[in-house]
Amino acid sequence: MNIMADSRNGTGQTLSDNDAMVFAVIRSANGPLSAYDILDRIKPGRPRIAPPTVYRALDHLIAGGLVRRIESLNAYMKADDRAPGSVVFAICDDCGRVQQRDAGADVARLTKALGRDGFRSTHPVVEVHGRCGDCDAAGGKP
Amino acid sequence: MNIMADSRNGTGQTLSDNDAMVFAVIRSANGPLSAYDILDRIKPGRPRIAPPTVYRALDHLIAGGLVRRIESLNAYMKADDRAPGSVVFAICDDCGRVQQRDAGADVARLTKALGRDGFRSTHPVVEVHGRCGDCDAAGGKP
DNA sequence: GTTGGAATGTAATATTATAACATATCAAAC
DNA sequence: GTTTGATATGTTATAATATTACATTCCAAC
Repeated sequence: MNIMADSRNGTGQTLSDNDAMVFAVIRSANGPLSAYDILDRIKPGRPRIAPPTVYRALDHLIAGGLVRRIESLNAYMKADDRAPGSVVFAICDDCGRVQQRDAGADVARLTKALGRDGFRSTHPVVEVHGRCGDCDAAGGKP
Repeated sequence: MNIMADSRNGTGQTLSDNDAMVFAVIRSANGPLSAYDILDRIKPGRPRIAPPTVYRALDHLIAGGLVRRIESLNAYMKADDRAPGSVVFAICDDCGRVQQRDAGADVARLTKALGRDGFRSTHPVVEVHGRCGDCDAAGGKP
């Protein structure tokens, strides 16, 4: 990792060139992006970039808590600072918008219940599909 | 759909040949299967079967409530009769075993909270990764 | 028996993700 | 300052998952 390549991002972490580049793309998006969406947005300035570079950066960013993966969309988005722990994604299947909400209390209940069966939870996935208020009011794709 | 091809499955539903075949494979498995796992198990007796056939059958079976998709595994398993509504999957990342538990109360809380933001929930995805009691006791892959 | 709609067959391709191995970079030990 | 070892990155190829598009078949309704 080149010293000159390191980049501050405002979260107290230092990122490599690649990681910072992927994070910049995700941060500037207004919704979830697939790994190949990210790839396509980087390619103009860096035509030889390949999938493993993006996936490695995503791994780093997810491990660092800057980015979250949405399993049911195979997509990635910036972690919402207001939901630093367990999160629930509210996914609008009409417009594609995704909101993040803290799910700490609900997840705690779930993991506690599973713990009674001897199950040790490590990573909860809570994603709710539906229709956001705006789309519901507009009645698009009814 | 050939009348002779219809098949009872004990759930009060009538399935086409294809759907029954896919369901039989899933029912006889002791864990989640990918669509291509299913394909591979059907192929010996039906070498020309292709992915769309399996995916169509999965769509039907999921719509009928007989099978569930596990988003974070890209895999499918028989719906547990004891969790007919909203379900939480407890996924052991060591041994791959998946258990289903009713998540009705927790999901109700979630959707109610999201509803206060105007979001109308249609399909909740609740999947918890971790380590099952057996693996935890055995300490494999610690 | 004709017609119209749903299901299925089939080939091709799109999308998402990883394997495998080479190369580069840098810090720490010597 | 060079060796070493660990981490990161580059590169090619391929694996794994899923869908599109269109042809064909099948059956029910008329």
